[in-house]
Amino acid sequence: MNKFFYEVTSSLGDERFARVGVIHTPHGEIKTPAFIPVGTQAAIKAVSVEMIREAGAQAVLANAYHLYLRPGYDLVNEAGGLAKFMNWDGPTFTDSGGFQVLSLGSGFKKTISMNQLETVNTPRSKRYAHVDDDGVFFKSHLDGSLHRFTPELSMEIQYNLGADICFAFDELTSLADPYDYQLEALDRTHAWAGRSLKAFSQLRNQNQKPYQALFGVLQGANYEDLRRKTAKYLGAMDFDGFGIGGAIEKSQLGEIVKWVNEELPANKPKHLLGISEPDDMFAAVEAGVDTFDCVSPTRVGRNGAIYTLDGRYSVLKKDYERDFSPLDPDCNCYTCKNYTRAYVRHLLRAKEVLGYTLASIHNESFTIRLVHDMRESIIDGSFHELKRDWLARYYKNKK
RNA sequence: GCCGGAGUCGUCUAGUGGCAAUGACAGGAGACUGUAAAUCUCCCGGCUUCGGCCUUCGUAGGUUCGAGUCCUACCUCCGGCA
Repeated sequence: MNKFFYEVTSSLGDERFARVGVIHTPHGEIKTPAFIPVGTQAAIKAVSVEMIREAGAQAVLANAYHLYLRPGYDLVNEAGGLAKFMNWDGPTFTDSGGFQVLSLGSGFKKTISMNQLETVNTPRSKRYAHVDDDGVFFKSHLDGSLHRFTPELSMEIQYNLGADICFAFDELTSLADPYDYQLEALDRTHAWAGRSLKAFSQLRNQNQKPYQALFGVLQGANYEDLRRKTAKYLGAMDFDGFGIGGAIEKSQLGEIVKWVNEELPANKPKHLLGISEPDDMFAAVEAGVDTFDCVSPTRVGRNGAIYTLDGRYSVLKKDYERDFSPLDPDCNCYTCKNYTRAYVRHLLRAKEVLGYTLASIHNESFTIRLVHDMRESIIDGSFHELKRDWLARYYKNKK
């Protein structure tokens, strides 16, 4: 089976929402809903592919922007593609670089909540990225060199990286951008979606490689009209699936996902870009999201934050100095089976790389398992109970 | 014993007579959602009604309006000579 396809196998009733399915790719299938760990530079930071596989990962996601700058997409292609290059035996995703070009190369930070107003409000004119209708000029975060991305180049990069699922080149906006700009950017993202699809189709036709899927990316910030508009517009195009991205206020996440999933074709997979907090994922799965990716499990893990069923805590706190129990008593991941809080705390404080590895393994396992449990609960009809009970316990000591 | 050098917040360290006194590390608290992130922010002598107040730079005196900074003695440490 070389062709990409998705099938819904179970749902709570309406197949657009709270559903279970399978994404079939040339390199294997992904049982959804599923969490996809991020390995930006063709590596899950501090975690080997064996470890991330054991943590339950079905696929991994890398980034076109980073791999374009280093080591170069021609090199990855020569190595046999992203999966072979990084020794990952399974499906892979690549993000288009649109997000990075505007949020990283530009020195402008993305946000999904208003907690980071300071960075959100960085004036557009001060960013190291310039958007025009044809593409984006940006400076490399590595050496400051000037580069230009267009939808066509992003497609060429991603096609050569060889991921099973690629994303159209889109323009990320910020919650701080006014409505007029959101609209202007959305129209540009639509034009770029068309160019991405055309360029990617040509690449597929010109080559004999296994089928690579292309997902359209939805922007529109928190505006219902823009979100529905982009869902209708992109939904009518020949994309294999959709990525829901852009600036989203946390409190509106579920609502926004529901809007777009009411408009998008039900028989195609929906990926929510960059989200992994448990409450967000519950809201998103309920609203019909099939896959997630996020850097949070590894990033916060490296900084000592550990997810458990009773909430997230910092293992760096003195309370855990002599705590010889596992990071999470309810977990059976490699870390929790073999190591203690006192040990991981010691490693992280001593900046031993193994500490980053062990914390990341646990957080990835936790996140993957949570979404997997949501999947099971949809199958047996207990999703709403799981959501209620799980969140009640998780936030019992907080908020 | 003589000569020279040095003693500053847990540690190392900055400090022209005029700010509780620099920086780093350690320590404490917080942040982190398509990874410029093994990062970033804040606190780090005591008290505080947050305007300040008090106690501090080996010890004890002295000079001075004012001393971590100058002088004297002592203590300790490090060099060198005996």
